[in-house]
Amino acid sequence: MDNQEIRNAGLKVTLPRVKILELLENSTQRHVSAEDVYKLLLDKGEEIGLATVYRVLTQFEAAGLVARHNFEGGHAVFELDRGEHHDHIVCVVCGKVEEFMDATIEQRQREVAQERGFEMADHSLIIYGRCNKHKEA
Amino acid sequence: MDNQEIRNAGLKVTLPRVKILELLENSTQRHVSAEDVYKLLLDKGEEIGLATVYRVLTQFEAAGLVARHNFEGGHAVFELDRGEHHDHIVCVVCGKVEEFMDATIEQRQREVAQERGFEMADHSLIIYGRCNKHKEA
DNA sequence: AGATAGATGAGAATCTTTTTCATTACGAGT
DNA sequence: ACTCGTAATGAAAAAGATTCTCATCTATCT
Repeated sequence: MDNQEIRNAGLKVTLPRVKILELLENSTQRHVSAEDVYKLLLDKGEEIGLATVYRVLTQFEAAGLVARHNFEGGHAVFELDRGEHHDHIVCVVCGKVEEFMDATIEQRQREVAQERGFEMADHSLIIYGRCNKHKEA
Repeated sequence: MDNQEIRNAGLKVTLPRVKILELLENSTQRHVSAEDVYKLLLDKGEEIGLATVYRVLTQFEAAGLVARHNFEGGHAVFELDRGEHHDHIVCVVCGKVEEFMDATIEQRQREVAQERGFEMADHSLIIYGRCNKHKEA
């Protein structure tokens, strides 16, 4: 359960941490900003300081529990890391985000890194486009 | 020449714009933040306000003269768009940035977007890793 | 239960970027 | 080249996101 995941991360099992993790697991939105988390918790009657939300999300990221993404727009969004790696495709009109995984791309990335003497640690791929509802005529 | 590029963007040819474009063309660093541009200009004795730097870079981006990247770390970096599209590979230890272009990846991205009903407009791919000088034993 | 190291909350501080507004400069037309 | 209207600039304030400070509180270990 959650508590164990927090403990495994070397963190004390505190109410803010449990609530934030729960929220990430149950939220309908996969990608939430720190501000989102803060407000969603407020809506549920949980008074957790914004500074704590930032701290906890950063700790969860360090522990590999959540991933932080720098989409366009200046602020970071977080999502629960459910083990399955994936990339994102974002509609530039409505902001809808879909996830995908493509083995060919994954493989080529590894090769490209190697060809340049790099040892790949991670990557970030975001495709921007217009979704079926917002394609141009 | 530069002036024509600025004019083509529908912008007046002003001293700040010319100086910023020149700097982007001649800088040894390919990826510079707005703050970098501001300071580099100061070093050259050009007193151009930071607000103007932001405004001009945003205008250049809209005109397709420069590309804006959201690497990790909260602030955006800009680079002159020389027509040739490319992606980036960044060393997580020293911050070194190399550019690359891989036709296979480009092609697959287009296909992935299509398979999901998207019309690809742009994309951002950043590989993070350790360069040859910082690989683990 | 008590001690202690770690966690929290509130607000201040910091950093990046945008906005406001008064002043200045480009460039079209003469 | 000169004038004028519009767009551009600079400085400072504002806004937005994130981090830090520090006094207080609380898991966890004994």
